[in-house]
Amino acid sequence: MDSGEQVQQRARPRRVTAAMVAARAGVSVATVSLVANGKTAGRVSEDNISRVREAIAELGYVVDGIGSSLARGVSSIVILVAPDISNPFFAKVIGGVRESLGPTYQLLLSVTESGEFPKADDVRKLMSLRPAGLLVDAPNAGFLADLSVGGPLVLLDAPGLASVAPAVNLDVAHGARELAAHLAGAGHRRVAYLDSITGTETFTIRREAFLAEAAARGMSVDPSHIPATTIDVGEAAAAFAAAWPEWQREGVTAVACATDTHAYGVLQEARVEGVRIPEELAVAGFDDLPYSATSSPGLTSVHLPAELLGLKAGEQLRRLMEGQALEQEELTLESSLVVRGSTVAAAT
Amino acid sequence: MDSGEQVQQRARPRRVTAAMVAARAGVSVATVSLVANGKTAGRVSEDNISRVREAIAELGYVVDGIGSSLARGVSSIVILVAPDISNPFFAKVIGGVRESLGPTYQLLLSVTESGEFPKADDVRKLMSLRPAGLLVDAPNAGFLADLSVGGPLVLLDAPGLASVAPAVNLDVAHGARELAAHLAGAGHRRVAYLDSITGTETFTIRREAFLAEAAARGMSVDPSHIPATTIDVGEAAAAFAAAWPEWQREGVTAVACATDTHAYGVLQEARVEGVRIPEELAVAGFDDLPYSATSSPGLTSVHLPAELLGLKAGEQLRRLMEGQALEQEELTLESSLVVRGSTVAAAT
DNA sequence: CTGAAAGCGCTTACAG
DNA sequence: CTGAAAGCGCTTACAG
Repeated sequence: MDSGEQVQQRARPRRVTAAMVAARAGVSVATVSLVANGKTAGRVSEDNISRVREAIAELGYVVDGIGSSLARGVSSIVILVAPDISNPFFAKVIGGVRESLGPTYQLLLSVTESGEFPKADDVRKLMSLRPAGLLVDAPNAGFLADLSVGGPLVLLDAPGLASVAPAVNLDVAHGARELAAHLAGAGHRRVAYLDSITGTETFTIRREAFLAEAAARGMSVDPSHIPATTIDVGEAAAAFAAAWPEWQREGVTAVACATDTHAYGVLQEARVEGVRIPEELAVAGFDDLPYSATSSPGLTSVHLPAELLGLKAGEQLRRLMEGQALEQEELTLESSLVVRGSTVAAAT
Repeated sequence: MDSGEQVQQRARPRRVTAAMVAARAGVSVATVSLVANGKTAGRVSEDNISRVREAIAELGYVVDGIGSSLARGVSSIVILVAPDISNPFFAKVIGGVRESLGPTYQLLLSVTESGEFPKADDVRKLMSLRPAGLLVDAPNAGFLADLSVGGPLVLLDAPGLASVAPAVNLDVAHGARELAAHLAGAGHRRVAYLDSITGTETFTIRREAFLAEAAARGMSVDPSHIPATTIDVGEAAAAFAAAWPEWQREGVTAVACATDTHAYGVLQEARVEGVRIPEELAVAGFDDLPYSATSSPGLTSVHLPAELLGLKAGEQLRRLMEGQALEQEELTLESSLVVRGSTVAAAT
């Protein structure tokens, strides 16, 4: 008996087709298609509508996605391409996208090696799924050139690329300037910058905006005091360990990090070496990850609206997929500094 | 000129079909299909193989995923259903899955409200994509009953459900017992447990194994000292704030948390209230998230092999999709305690 | 309002 | 070794 049930459970249930529904309702498959897709307006009689609806319910019919996609020429899949899903920041972006996309579209995540973009070949394979739309997070120009999509496409966090395709961007420069101003206001004169090694444009902007504002406010950043690592706590910790003796010797009293993850590495290593934060060294990052409020001391960080980023990008894409024009080709979302104990002794 | 380029870039490129390749190579589409899928063994002449390959390269032909799926009856999509992608733990699981699945399969992430499973309706829509296989993380029995998949299916982190489908599980009970033993060894006599409110089986096991071992080692856990919240730093912090006065009054000196995220909430609130960790209160969690090594103090945690979990699940599913039998229907991966400063003053 | 039919792009027996 | 043809499940002009 047991094994019987097992077998039954595993047996591939016979797929219910539109033809079966049509037979049961005594109509043509064309009529079934019309009803199943809600395109009945002035084209199907009330009588047939309810007949078909009943048959659909009885049989548990669901329009086959593959057959439908082939006939329409496009699927209901939206592909999200992103270089780094291990970043908690990104999980929030996904949440926003999901919300704005609604139940009509299936979200397919293109996952690759962390930090890498899919190769032209992978992209082709993805495109052969005939996606309804494409979302690309933090792209570089080269990848976009490879892409050459015809259909709806929206870029996320793609500063400078808004001419290539509609984009939703983050005004990271604003936050970077706030951070520099904050450090200058706290009396720092010599500061360091721990950069991200990823060639993404946003990191260039973060760094340049910070350096420019720092200079304007009378802080000096020695070019040799700008190490770079991948977005990894351990690597950031190692880079800081290697750099700290010289920084200390040369009177560096603050370090800005390209991401909070880099900053966690600094905090970790600082604890190991007994460097007092923020008294001996002020530390700050970008992203304002959920853990930045919990670390000790709390991490001063440039807050970026991750979920809103996903939400807006999803909305823009949706308009495109529905054939509407975009009111604005480029949206820019605000960033702002959140001050915590890692830069100010009094704060949390 | 500019707008001309723009238009050209957006223009949907004409899809290259097998028929076009066939015409160019002077063969039939059947032959093109055989070559494109590498099924030429003893069926296509060398001459035609190279002819077709050339045409494919020249035209940039890619087998259409939709057409192919319809003809085969199954797509190359693997769907991963999971209740919580915002958990960094989960990002690692995904990484593991991606790696073991290889480039043949596309990974589609079914994203829902955090903590929720997709409804039967959503699942039906997903299944209409004719996935090659299904991966379900931390499922509850009800969801699986709804599912009733016919095809390849592997469960992740589904203790007690291995009879329903092949599963890869984590031996969280072992880690839970290690944790209880560790606390008892440190001299704690009265402890609390901050539980997760999600009805997932793994949390029941974590709690019960911990409580059983605690009792066996002479530690008492008052049933009223087992609050539960969602997996959220803020909520955990609030729950701890509400509970701490009583715990303190009654001599509770340690709290085990169902996840590291819960523990971060405790650490955060403890700092606010000036509770010294670990002197006044020892804190520990499960998951060993990357940030647990960075928090201050470092968080003692039961390490769970997230990436391996994804890797093994992907491997099992792959076997199933390739029609092979599984050597073992259920795999169980070890967990073990990582001791840090949140429970031992001397440690990091 | 209704249904027969073509067509989406491919794969796979089948006959040669 | 090769190709004509049927079929996968649906959608959409089209003729009625």
